[in-house]
Amino acid sequence: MLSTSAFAQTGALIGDPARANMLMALMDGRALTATELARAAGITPQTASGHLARLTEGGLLTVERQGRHRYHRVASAPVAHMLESIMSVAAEGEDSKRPPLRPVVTGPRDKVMRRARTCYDHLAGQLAVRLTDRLVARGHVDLSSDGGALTVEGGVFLKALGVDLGEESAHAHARDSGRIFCRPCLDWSERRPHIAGFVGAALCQRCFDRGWVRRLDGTRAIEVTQAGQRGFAEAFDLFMEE
Amino acid sequence: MLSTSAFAQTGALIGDPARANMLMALMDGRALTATELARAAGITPQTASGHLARLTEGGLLTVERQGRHRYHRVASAPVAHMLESIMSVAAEGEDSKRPPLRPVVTGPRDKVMRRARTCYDHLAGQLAVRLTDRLVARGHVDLSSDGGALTVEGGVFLKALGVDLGEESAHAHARDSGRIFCRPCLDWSERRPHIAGFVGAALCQRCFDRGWVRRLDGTRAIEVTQAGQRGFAEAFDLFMEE
DNA sequence: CCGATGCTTCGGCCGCCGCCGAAGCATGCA
DNA sequence: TGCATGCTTCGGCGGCGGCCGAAGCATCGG
Repeated sequence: MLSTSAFAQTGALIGDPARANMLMALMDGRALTATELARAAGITPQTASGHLARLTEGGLLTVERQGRHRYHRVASAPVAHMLESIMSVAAEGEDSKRPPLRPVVTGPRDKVMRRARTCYDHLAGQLAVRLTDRLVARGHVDLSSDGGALTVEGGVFLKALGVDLGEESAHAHARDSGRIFCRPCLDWSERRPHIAGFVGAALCQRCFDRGWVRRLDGTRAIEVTQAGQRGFAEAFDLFMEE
Repeated sequence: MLSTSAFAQTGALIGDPARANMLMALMDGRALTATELARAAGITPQTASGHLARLTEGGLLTVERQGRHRYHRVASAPVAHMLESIMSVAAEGEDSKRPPLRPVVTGPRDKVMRRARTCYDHLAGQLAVRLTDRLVARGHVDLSSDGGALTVEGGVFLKALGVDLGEESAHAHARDSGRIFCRPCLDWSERRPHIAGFVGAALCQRCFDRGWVRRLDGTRAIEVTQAGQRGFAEAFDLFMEE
């Protein structure tokens, strides 16, 4: 049975600013070293080390040794899902407060993130939201606040794009009924749902494979390539103006 | 855009033991007074007052004045969803630790909770998990880790039971395709998914309406009535032995 | 109008926890 | 083998925040 203390402890792990920064940095699913995470959080490596130990102990992260580096990543999809849901709620509450006297400086970095980024294993940002809108408008995907599904036509469409939906094997998602589930995920910069879950991950993977998007330096942000401009226009009738 | 500080603040709100206890007590969707919540958390009313103000400020709770009482409740479905997901993760991490030297005393109260309770707006516990198993086995519901859907036959079945699925109006869930979405929610005592979301809430409501279940005193726990024993047996071939 | 009840604000105490500097282990490369 | 790098552990400092007692507002009942 769940003790309330375990519940509170998990919350406390997330509640510290330094740890929160690390978790945010890891939300794109990559594995980072302790030193990288220390820099992301603005603390010294030894302090970061302590935090990482606690996050791992708490089941939020896993570690992987490789040579003299230790790579940390988000432990599991449920954990990523939890972090996403906290972000939605946090974003919701944030703009209910009056804007700060001196408005937060949102550099060009933020603008890029807002435009397109990854969220654990799927696309997020303006790109993802507009992509999702297209899929919904064409009847390829049904979404609601409680879940979603890929329609039969949607399956055909994505398969034509080369998206790997696991066929009849591997994943149990393609069930007897032929339905494939997908999950809406509230985008915290756009405040509208984008496509996540199994379908979202497969679609994202395909975009990277085709070279439509590329990860920027070492961040969560991604950019749409030239090929992507054409690809999204052709396949989705979607234009990401400069 | 979401600042990491808002993210961390939300986590910190949940991270305090006293606040965590209050949130857990509110997870069944009821509205409680500050004094009741103070008792639940084992603190004095003035301390609770401060906590409740912060939880409300943070967007996790809403207050409703009624006479000289102030009723607090979970602010929204997304917040409840967030709390659920934290509970799953917390429960997951908890039993990876070795059992404590002196095992936690789980009173009869816990046994009742484990058996059947409400989780915000839907059923949870052994009852809910077994109910969900039945629905899945009969092909009334498809579930996956990323979402779920009520099948056509499932819709017919539930409608026959008198479950209000909103017809074609009110909720946009019953879309053109006739699909109704529902969400799986990981049960933290059973560690298996039970049915949540719109369908879960409607089903739960119907069980209360028909007098199949009844809320115990002032807790989240519920009990299956005599009528419920018969009802669940007839409708779901489900027997909750003593 | 006055007391009782529910809740809040204020002030001061105390403990926990995050922080870093310094030092101690591992791994890898010359 | 020896030095550099990445990471960890240890110890002590400092501040944030939770806790309660006391007192101050609201609302309801008589």
